[in-house]
Amino acid sequence: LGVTIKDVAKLANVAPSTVSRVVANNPRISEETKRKVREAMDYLGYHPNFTARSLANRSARAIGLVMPSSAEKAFQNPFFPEVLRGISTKAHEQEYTLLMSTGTTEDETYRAVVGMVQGRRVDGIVLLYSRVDDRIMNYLFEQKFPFTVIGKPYKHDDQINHVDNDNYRAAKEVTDYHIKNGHERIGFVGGSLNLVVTTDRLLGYEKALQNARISYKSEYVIHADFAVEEGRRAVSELMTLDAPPTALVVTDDLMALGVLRMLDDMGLKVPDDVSVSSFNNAMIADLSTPALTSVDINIYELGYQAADLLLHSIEKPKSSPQMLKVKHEIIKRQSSGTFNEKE
Amino acid sequence: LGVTIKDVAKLANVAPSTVSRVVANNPRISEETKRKVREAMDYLGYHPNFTARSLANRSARAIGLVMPSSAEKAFQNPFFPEVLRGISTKAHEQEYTLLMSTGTTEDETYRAVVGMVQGRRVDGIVLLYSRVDDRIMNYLFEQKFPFTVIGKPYKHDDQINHVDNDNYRAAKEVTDYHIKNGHERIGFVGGSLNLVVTTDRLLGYEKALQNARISYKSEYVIHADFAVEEGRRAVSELMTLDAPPTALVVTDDLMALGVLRMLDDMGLKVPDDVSVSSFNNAMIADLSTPALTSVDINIYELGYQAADLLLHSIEKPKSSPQMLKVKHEIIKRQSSGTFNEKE
DNA sequence: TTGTATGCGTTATCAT
DNA sequence: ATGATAACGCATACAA
Repeated sequence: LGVTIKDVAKLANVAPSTVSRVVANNPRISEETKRKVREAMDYLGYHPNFTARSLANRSARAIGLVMPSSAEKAFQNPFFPEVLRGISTKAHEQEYTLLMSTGTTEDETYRAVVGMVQGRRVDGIVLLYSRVDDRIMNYLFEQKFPFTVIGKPYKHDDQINHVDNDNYRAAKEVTDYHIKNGHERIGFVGGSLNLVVTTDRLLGYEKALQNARISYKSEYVIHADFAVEEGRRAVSELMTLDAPPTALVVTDDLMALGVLRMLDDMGLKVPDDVSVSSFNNAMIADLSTPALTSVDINIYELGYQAADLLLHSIEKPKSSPQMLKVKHEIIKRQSSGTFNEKE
Repeated sequence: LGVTIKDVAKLANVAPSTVSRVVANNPRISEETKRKVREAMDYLGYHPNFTARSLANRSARAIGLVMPSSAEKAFQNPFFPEVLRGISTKAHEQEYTLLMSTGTTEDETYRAVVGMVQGRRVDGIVLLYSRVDDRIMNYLFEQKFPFTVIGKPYKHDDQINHVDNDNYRAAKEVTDYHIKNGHERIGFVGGSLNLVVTTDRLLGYEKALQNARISYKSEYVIHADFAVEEGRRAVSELMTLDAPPTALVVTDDLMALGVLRMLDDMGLKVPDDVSVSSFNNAMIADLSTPALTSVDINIYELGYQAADLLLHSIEKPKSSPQMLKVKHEIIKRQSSGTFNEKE
């Protein structure tokens, strides 16, 4: 414990720099001395001090994770574990570790990020969300610090690394699907309008209606947080309208579960009275009763690719920004009525 | 970017050490110079380099998280996000960040931990599980490195910081509950026997049977992983016995969901044909159909307290090891038949 | 192929 | 109350 490169050097009768080179497996060191030095290392139980190395190196081999400020809630949503799994896998492949910023308010999170960046605790950052006019994103952009966004940046999206789904198309497709199933009164239960993903999906929803010459009704559109309770609330609003929707496009599984629950409480049958579709296709979508039709957005892949992009731009900082679209797929289950498409 | 303490010193006409003191808000610096220095800091946009500080300080203000080697699977289970939420909250309160070790095999994880520890990347570690004869735990113990275990250490449990539930009692209580409901053929579907939590719960289960003079049958006890598929498998084994159980003590919500699914596939009604209880009381327990009776083990609290214990032993290394029991509660729902206890 | 010297950005120990 | 200087442990340009 506390054995340094110097101790090893002394024991092996070489200079500290030589030991350093052996650790780095520098080819210009003779096999002979490598052996000797490694022996000494083993004997003393030497392990390089990562902090010192980072300082000399100016690299931390760590990437920072920024969750929405309401991380409290975020952790409840299966999206995050899954995206983390993807990021973690890629990071592991390249021997990077993950540093999670903690912060409850937006301001705290912002300062935590500034601390990470200026303090050189991380070599790059993955933003796990994309908000309209996000302070943290603006900061990273101005600093030209390596980062990737999961989702589509609100602006400068051609200059910022990001990986996203084609949310416009996905929402359009799932709305089309309801229309094909004969629905004309279709509701939309989306996340906060501050999230870019919400506006993208809303546009897709609108486009599908427009194509089918169904007029858009603002009272059919609800914005809420990604949580079970919020899904309930949305339903209680929608279903007390004069002409309540017969199908619902919900943009999150957790919300959708709340939707199902509330519909059940109100005595409405899914899919007979109301068809429901959702996004994310988390495990719970398959396990719920009735099973949820949900758009699989390949969350793991989003995370994995985001990390990949980031690591690229860390290793060669001059490379131009990359964008990636991850594919989606509607997984049809009971909640939307038909398993096979009608013509 | 890249502005150091020296730049600030120069601009403010003081020595670097003075700037350092101002940053630390050392009381023996005059308010006058503090003001002057802070002005310079603001003007230059100075932020302390965390790595350099760590090196000089010999403290990283980070705590390492060690997941089971199969982190891949672990992330699927709601247990981890929730325990992480607890840890994260406490860490945040004390301005520590979280470093996640990545590693797919046991050996990789071990080396990742050694790297964290010897490399002084973290000041302490939270072990998110407790296995029989765990190599990592042994290592940390021998190194006398600050760490906390969530769960009960296999040995030296009086010398190791840990926070745990009274799993023996919890399992006994939930088994008693089934017995009170009139069941005599009670199955046990637990996790791997390598996990201490499994043996604790198994003992509680056995004790309850013994008290009720019900003989223990080894064919009623199944060990599986914490996953939906494994729950299915367990049921298919148990329900093909000559005298299949009429009640099941399952030790994980995810497994329990698999159990429900398989029972349904086999045409068995819950709770009419089979009563099911579970552990963890994750959100899915409440949302499943039928809703799962589940032992709430206060996962968030486990995480929060584990971090608290750890931070204590980091700040004063000489303090004696602490143990903490977090309380549990059986949340009765439909899957176990009766909402109110019989007498 | 290996050693020497210096820097990485702070903090801490002396002085003054 | 402040300054000079030496750690902290490693990497690297330059020498040899």
